[in-house]
Amino acid sequence: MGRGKIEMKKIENISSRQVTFSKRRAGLFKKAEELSVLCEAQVAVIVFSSTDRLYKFSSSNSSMEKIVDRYTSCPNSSGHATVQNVEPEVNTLKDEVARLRQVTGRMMGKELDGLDFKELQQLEHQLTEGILSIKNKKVINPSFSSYGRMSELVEQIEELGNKSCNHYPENYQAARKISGGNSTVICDYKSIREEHSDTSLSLGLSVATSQKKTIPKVECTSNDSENLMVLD
Amino acid sequence: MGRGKIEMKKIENISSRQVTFSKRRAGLFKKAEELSVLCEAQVAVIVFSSTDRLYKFSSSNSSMEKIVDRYTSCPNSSGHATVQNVEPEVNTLKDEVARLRQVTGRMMGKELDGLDFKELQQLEHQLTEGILSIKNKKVINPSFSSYGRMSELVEQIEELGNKSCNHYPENYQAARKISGGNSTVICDYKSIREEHSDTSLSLGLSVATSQKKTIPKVECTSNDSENLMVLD
DNA sequence: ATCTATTTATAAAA
DNA sequence: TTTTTATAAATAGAT
Repeated sequence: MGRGKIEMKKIENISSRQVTFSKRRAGLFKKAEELSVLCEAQVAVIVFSSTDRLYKFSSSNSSMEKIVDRYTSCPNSSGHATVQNVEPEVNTLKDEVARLRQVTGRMMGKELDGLDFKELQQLEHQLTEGILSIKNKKVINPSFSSYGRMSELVEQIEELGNKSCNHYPENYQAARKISGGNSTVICDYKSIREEHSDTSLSLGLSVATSQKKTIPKVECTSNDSENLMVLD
Repeated sequence: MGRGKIEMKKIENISSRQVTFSKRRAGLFKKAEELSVLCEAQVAVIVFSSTDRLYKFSSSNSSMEKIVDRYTSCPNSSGHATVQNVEPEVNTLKDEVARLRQVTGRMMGKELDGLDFKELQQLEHQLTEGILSIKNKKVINPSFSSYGRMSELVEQIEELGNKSCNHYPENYQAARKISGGNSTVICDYKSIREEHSDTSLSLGLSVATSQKKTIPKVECTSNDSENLMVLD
């Protein structure tokens, strides 16, 4: 996407590589933010440039630390989680997280294979109860009274829609709009940068080999003010 | 970039949100790979979907673990940094436990107070989907074949029982009639998954901490064959 | 999953 | 670096 097509290999010209790096890094972070907003995902991006500078992004609904910790505590992110933490509380919490994830997963109809018929029956009953409470809430809650009969109308339309196997009737979207949409999110990008002099920076080391412990420049992008900072 | 411009806010329609999530996640990972190739950068992307699935990418010139470790050991990536990083992980885990407890609680029809009408609607839809999967499972699972028509019979009896002892709001019954009895909803579920057997299920309403390690769904993308795998 | 009309990202140039 | 502009790519909506 530009004046010409380019080969997918290392850009040899140093200055145009720099320009491309800046532009594409910005593009990548923008895409990451968009994904998180549109789909309510938690997204973290870590980039080490060929000059060992760190650039990081985390979606505004979380923070880099939370996402990385969550990743690290994931049983299948090999290398990390396999090591049992010495801190007993950590293991307990991890177990609890794993258990709760299984429960929510099953309530969403996933990971059902270990269950026998009776257990499935119980689970189904549980969900039915949940639905009852929700239906009840929708009708009873005073804060919805302003919707009046509208909410009931919307609900009925939706349920008719469900019946026709997930193809909503034309008036579905219209009804939803009437029922009140949530506020428009305005997304402003404020990527603040401050550069500091760095005398100890070693340039141009090859990638992927040494796990050098030099102190790289760090650039962080996030909508989260907690995470919006530049470190040197 | 599509048939129309879209607002940068959460996509409300669940199925189109899922489609967008898949497409844009793929796009994001592709961009990440291109950046790493063109500019010799090390890139790692971590994505947690709104359904708690983990998707990760790491550029082929490195590995997720190396990049995350490099990030974590970065003096300025606050929180993780040095050696004493036990405390923040505990906090993160506690947050995650609290979040998951809220989710399960809501699925069981508790703690509904913070939700607006639309959110209740979505939650209800979620549970309905779960029930569908379970119903499907009860019918399809070969290990239940010995029950034959008996299981269906038992189920129908139970559902009759539930109906008679109701304390539903009036329009709930009406809604049920409109939507048709849920036991008759037919939907083609093609989300059949192969899984490991799991005999030690606790349906998870107690806070007991089992030592079992559940295996969450993890999808990992990388050009690096070491890292290219999908776990279920 | 596949097809396109459009929107977006960006390569090259300034 | 930032802006401009011609083009390549990504993707929203429909199928």
